[in-house]
Amino acid sequence: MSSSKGAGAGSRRRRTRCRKCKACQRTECGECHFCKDMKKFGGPGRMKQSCLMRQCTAPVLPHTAVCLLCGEAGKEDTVEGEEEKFNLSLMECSICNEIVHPACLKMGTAEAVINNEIPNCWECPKCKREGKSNKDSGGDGTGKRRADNGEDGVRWKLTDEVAQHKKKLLPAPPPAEEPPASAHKRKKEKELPPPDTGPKKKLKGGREKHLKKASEQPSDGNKLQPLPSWGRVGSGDLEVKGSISHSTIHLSQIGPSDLEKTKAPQGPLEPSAQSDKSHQREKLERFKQMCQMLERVKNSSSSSSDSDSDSDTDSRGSEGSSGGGASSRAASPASRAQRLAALGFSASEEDEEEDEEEEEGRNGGSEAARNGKQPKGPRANCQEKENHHRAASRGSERAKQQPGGRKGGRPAGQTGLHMVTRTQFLQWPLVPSPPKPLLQLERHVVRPPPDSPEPDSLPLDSGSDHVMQRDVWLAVFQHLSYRELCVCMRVCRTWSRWCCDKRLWTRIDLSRRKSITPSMLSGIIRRQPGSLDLSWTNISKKQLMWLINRLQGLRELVLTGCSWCSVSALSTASFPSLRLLDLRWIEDVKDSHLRELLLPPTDSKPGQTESRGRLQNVSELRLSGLDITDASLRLVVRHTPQLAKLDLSHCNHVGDQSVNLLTAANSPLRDSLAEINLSGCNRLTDQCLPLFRRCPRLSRVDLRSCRHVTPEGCVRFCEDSGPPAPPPAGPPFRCPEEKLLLKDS
DNA sequence: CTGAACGTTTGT
DNA sequence: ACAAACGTTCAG
Repeated sequence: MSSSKGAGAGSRRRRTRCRKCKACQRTECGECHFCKDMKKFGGPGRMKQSCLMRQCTAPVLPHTAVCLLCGEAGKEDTVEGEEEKFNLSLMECSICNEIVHPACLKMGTAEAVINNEIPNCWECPKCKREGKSNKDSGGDGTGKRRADNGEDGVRWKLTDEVAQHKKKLLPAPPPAEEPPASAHKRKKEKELPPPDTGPKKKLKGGREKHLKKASEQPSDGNKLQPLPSWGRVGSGDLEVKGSISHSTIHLSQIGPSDLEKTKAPQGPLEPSAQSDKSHQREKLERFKQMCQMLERVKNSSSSSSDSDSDSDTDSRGSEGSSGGGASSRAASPASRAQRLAALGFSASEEDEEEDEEEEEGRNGGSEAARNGKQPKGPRANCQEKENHHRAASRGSERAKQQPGGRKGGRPAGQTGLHMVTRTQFLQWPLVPSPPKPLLQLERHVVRPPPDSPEPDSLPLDSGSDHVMQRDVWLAVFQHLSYRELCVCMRVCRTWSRWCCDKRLWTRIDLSRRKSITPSMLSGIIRRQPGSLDLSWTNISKKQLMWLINRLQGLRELVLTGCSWCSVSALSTASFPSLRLLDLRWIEDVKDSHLRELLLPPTDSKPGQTESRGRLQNVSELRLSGLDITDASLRLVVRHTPQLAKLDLSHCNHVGDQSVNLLTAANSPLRDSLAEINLSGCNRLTDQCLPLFRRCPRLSRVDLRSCRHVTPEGCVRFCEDSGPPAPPPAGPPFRCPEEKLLLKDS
């Protein structure tokens, strides 16, 4: 309907649910704020918001959207190839908000920048050619719309010198003043009489106040405010780079000038941007809370394989960085993109902030008793403090504003690991924190560190660099324990970064931690371990989801003793790199659960690798102590074709038939299995023994504690296997072909 | 800054 | 026409 209304004039078109993502498909939780507001849940129905758990992760253009140029809807369905599809799909520009078919643009699309995070969203070639940024576009009357989110604003801002041009080029208006009723305002506002008229409505008055406030900001205030911490610290190349359009694909090279812009975050910001920022912040926070990272990540990781996005290179790491994006509630492309970008930024910012505080923290725990509450105990304190920190570190300004110059004391940026050590090390009083772990969690998007955290050298107070460069230091760090590394991280910001080098943290073990804190999680992400042990922790599903979506390079994941409730998070992601998955002794696992995990995602699009199952490359699977039956084993057979080591010990339902399944002619595992642990499987009998011969590579079978497998049977089996006489009685039996049969007598 | 409110758009 | 819910504004 409103096709005409929006696009061209810069009014943003609302987006709507995709209806396909996990979030869209689930039911309302009935427990979140918004659900409780709903009439159906007995609320007043005033908020009119969708359930937090149902925030669409890939909001789409409404069906009514049409091309501004030809007036027709998206026609990608009518053609085949990728490119044709793209050319005939509707693309909404996050800058000017115009919706067009790329094919309808006469100018070609080489300059466009596709936003990967949001379907059908790009920065159109027109805007790019004209040098417009998001900021420009919203820049008129309302100021709201263009809404740079803080950090991002920096980036946009720098491009802003360019005149805002909408339909006409304005002669570079003073940034502070928003041109009254020019180009894009919200529809509502357009309908209102000219702004000079007093408050039409409370509404209007409010808005003006807002603007006024913004424009009144003293210039130095401006400088202070929205600069992300990386802007302040100056060593922030990494973050700066990481911040560049992490969610976009550039269709053509970025000009050098663009790069410069992105590298000069220190410039003062326009006042309007500030109000925008706070506004945006607000939405951002809300947005973050609502994120369901999971699905989004999943989607994006499967759909964006074709090109590199800038961001990935910057934000780096394993391909997992795609997880850095975020899901979100449906939002207009502009704001959504900004939010997303802001997420990345906020992560860097936080990290940096953390580093900063960390550095300052060296000087002591003066702040220690800041709120005088009693610690509950070492561990709890530690964790709570972390939470607290997390909550508080969100805005660097805020942190800095804290009376008493306390910022130094807070161990901000610490990761859980880090924190624990530091806490113990300094023996600071511990501060209980407000309980808001999970929501916070989602606010913290942490980008993985680069392979070699910058900078290359260690700046000294004298201004020169330390003679030992990063590589040398890293060689030293390699010899330190994790704990010692954590201590080193406190030395200075540079060390803090270097010590996060993922080569130093190939394994992270948090097993048996009572609880996993947000800081621990972000610490894990910063370090990008190849192996992660979370066994016997109380990690929650959300946390696990959050994690695994940011650890796409993870090779080993140990979840022994966690609850299925949490582990079920695995069923919402895929793990291209995972080689070892340990699910031993997980409570309440049923066949249906494993099915969820093993079966390829039903919603996967054709052609996706995911459609072959999530554990496609897993070579070692540990399922000890689970109540699974042959039904699950069938799925294992089918969906873990690379499996070489399988641990089914103490699985009560595993019997001879199970072995038959695994070793049957049509089982891919027949050829891949090298080790199988069946100890404690009391349904097994001697009958299963011959079946193992079917597996040419099988070199080790553990049958200890199998009540009905007899030593005699094993001996007989070994004898039958071929000439060399079997060992006498007693385990293990070494059969010909180097097969090792473990059996207690 | 945050949560609440609500006009308006969107899909059915 | 109605229900859902997006995006913005406002009050505290």
